[in-house]
Amino acid sequence: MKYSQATNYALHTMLYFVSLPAGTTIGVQQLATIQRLSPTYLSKILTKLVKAGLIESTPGIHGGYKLVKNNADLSFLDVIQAIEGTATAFHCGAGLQHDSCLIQQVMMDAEQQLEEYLKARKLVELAEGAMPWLSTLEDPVR
Amino acid sequence: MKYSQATNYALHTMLYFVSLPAGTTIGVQQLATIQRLSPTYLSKILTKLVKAGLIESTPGIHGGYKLVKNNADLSFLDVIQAIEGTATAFHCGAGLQHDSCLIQQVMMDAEQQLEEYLKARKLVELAEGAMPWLSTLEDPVR
DNA sequence: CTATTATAGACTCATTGAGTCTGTAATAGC
DNA sequence: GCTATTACAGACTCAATGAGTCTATAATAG
Repeated sequence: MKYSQATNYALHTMLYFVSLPAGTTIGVQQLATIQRLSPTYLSKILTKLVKAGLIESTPGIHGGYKLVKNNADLSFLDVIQAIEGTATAFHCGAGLQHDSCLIQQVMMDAEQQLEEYLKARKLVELAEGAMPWLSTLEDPVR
Repeated sequence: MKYSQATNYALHTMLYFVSLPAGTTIGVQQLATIQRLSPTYLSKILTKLVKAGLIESTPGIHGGYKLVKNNADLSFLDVIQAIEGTATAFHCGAGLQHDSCLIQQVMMDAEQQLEEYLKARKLVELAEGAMPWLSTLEDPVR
């Protein structure tokens, strides 16, 4: 029962996007050096975020990634589900009945509670606060 | 982000214990045949439940497992944490600071929400309802 | 002493996470 | 149209973990 490391990176990356001036485009190279991980690996994470519709990408010499639009509504759940998927965390599978299992029902209710909380928490809440790990690094915008 | 299969078995087993007459002792052999899985594997799960203090075991010819005492307070969270452990599902680890990460804070809050819900849901709620997969099998109590 | 039960640990196998490497497609500027 | 720069896709490696088996040991009742 653990979140993947990719979710961690995705959240930090998206929080960085939100803290940026609106409409800023930034490449994977800079994002990777900021977070101190390989560009190709971060690229795969960013591609998932693109496919989820959270950011958009443009190739080419002045390309990169930028936030798609609505910073204010961007929730933790959006980012997490973009990486982890939307499958349920618990699957009964005892015998044959996946539907009639009462335990399954409770677990799905619990997961629903969790998702509603994560949907209510927006990234922009933290954007104005602080990104302390940023000040210790070189300026990402050249 | 998935619960282990062992948690599934543990929940079904504990629900079975709760639905039993109070103080009933039952061996791993019968529990295993009911759920159609190997006794040795289920044994490891039961041992975890013992160490968590949810059930108690007595070896010997008339031994087996039985519920420790308080059916009414036995929550989903108790069983889940007995198997999955109590470690947090999200761990920041960006750079060096595990404590000052705002994302980490939110994720821990979310997990807290989930745990409180799972703590409020008791197994006894389902005990009187139905265990439909039981009626399709032979009588577990010989 | 023996049968029955729980417990522990080593072991196998398949899956998944995490990350790298290489190549391909698309875009801007010349 | 050529080139540099970027995103994208897929194959690949490595380690860790889940899932389950097997064997041996300890404890209890008769």
